[in-house]
Amino acid sequence: MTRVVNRLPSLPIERALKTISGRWKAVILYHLMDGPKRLSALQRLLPQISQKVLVQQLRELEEHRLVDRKVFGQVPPRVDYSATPLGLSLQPIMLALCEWGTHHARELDESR
Amino acid sequence: MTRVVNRLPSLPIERALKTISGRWKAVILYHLMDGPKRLSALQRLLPQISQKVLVQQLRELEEHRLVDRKVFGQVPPRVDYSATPLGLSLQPIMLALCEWGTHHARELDESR
DNA sequence: CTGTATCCGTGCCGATACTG
DNA sequence: CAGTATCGGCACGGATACAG
Repeated sequence: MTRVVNRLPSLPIERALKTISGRWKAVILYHLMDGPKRLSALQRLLPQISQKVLVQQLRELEEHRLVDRKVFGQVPPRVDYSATPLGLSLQPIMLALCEWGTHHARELDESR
Repeated sequence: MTRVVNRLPSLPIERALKTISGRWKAVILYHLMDGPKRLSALQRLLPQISQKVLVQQLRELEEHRLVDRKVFGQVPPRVDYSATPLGLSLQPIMLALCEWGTHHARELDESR
């Protein structure tokens, strides 16, 4: 496994968009907004994602400091994922995006 | 050339993100925010994009009603691209994203 | 000037199987 | 329970050439 730096764009808006676009990132973040969750919990909340992809998206979110990963040294293993302050700071934006999304859907339906 | 419906996700936030994420869409929209532009003008503003991709991104923006395409029946041809009301309604969100992007960059740099 | 057509690399998922 | 390994499809973006 090779470590890749995966540098984000320098243009602010591109940077912002790149950090939160990813097939499941928004939804994952949404679920982490109301408290830490274990991997298994996220799997139950998002049955459509394969485990590999879920972990993958979490890793990227972690790399960009939107999500924190806390490992408890136990057997059986336990790992908690939670939104960082930086991740939480996205809440208003995500809300706005959500509203705009519904607005957009309504507008498009009207023109048919 | 086959017509593809390219249906957007139904979950509002995914829909919103999908409509505006695309390698150059945000920047293109940004430039169209302050008035209509011809294709050649956009090419000058965005020298990094190949013409094919530029047109491609514009077509998708048009399909999603963020951009309007106005053809003047002339020789030589003239086409103006402009932001629709729906496109303009993204302005506050794009601004927020932009601010968040800079904020994010600062935060990451601090932890080094 | 405003586009298509073609060809192609690579990155993002996704399914499935296996592991500590 | 919380992961990795492997393989593969396919959409996305990019370079380049051609066309009305």
